[in-house]
Amino acid sequence: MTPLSRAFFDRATAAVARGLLGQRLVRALDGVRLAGLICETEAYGGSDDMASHAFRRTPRSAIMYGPPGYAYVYFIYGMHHCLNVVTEGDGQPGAVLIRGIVPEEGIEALRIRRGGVDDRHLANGPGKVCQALGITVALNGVDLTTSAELFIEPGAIVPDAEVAITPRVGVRGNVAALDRPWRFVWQHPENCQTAVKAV
DNA sequence: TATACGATCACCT
DNA sequence: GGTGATCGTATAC
Repeated sequence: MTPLSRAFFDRATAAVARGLLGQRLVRALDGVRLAGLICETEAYGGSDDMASHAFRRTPRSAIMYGPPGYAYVYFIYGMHHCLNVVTEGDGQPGAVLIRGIVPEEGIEALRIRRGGVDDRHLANGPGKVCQALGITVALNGVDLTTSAELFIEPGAIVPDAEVAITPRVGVRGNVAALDRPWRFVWQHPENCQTAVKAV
């Protein structure tokens, strides 16, 4: 199936984060197709968003200032990778963190890569998604609209009634600007996220 | 050059 | 529900 176009990502970051719910994240690894429906995302902005890596422009966050549709992969806590998708036009920083997927294809491979954990925990966290799909900083900067290794296909249509919107995870402090409701969770029956706090 | 800490996870109780 | 693992990056000196 044709991957999502660059125009899909060339929109307000929060709109892209909402729109990514239900889309299919595909990873071709060692000739095997690994895929799942995106069920949790978070939007990150630019200089007005203290929680974002792009709050200040640095060599690492420079990619968030570039054109949309590219992968931004970073390493954190000394042991985890996180996958982001760059949004908004060139010069306008923004990215969406992929926090969870519902496995669809290549589940056997996912189980092996995840070390035999319970299926509920295959990819229900940003670090787990990357481990399950074999995503590392080697994929940083990949063009998701043209790559054969990592891309996003049209998936399910997710109605608003099935979407929970909450403040973002892992953001410290009580600054009002950080409480923006930029976390989107698909309340899918097979979405094994930890309990979602009431909006 | 040094140091503090983070968009996390797994395991222990 | 609490806490240790573990290192790249940013920021200060």
